[in-house]
Amino acid sequence: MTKRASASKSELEIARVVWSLGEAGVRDVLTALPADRKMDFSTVQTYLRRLHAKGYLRARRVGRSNVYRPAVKPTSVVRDVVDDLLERLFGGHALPLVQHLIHERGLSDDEIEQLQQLLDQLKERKK
Amino acid sequence: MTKRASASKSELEIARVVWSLGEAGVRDVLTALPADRKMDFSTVQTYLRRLHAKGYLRARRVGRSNVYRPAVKPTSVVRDVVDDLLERLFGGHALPLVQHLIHERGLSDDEIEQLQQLLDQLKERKK
DNA sequence: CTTGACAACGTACAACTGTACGTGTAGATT
DNA sequence: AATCTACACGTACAGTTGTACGTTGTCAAG
Repeated sequence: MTKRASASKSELEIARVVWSLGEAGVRDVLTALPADRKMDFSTVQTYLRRLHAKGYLRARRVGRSNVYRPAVKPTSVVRDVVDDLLERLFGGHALPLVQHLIHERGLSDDEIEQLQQLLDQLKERKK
Repeated sequence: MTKRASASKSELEIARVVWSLGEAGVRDVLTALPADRKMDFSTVQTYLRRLHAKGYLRARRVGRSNVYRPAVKPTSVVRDVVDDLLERLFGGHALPLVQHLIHERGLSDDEIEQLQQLLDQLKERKK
């Protein structure tokens, strides 16, 4: 396990866009960002450059542009980030975070339903 | 809503200890930290000082020591942090994070049971 | 009174973050 | 060809973070 420098909040935000697009250039990321997230082209460029330098993204040349794609499984990146949060804010226990989410963020009926299904599946499999 | 400077990961880690103790001095925090979390006395001191400066903790003098206690509700701090994470990594949706927690962190049978109870309560109240 | 222990407070400092500008250059447009 | 677009790449720069040392002053033990 090579120790990858951790990605900052904003970097992760950009990485997520790349993940969701599968592969993306600076412009793609910029236009895929939430409308209310104002960010300069060159700022996105910098984040992508840093993510590449840190080993989170692979870069490839397409014409005169750089196109980035994940270099490590998004899930594993998310896991590291979430684990860290869990460790520092919830003593390493996942349940309190789930509780927080349920109580403080009021899941919709729909989400509750989906969550229930998830639980059912889990219990099924555990049996 | 006064804009409070955000607390860093390590600062939050320290804040959490204070929250869990209710009120604490540097030494208290230091000894309450997980055994594997090696941190210098003065490092803890710095974090507490910064948390105070940022308005997260109130400080009071007891003898020659400073004792800190929450200045804002922990829950609201946690909410801000979690909301930010949600926004940047999960498009603002809580359920994907819950799913991540369930799948990637394998809740124990016990936790699943507790979660189920939580859900039941929710559904009850939603009626 | 002298010596230790312990804590406050100021200071340090390199690395990392957020955010962006300027310069150069390869295609597209006129 | 001259000009306009886009983008890459280097650079910048103040603020934040992680981590800790050194100085100073006080209470307690000898």
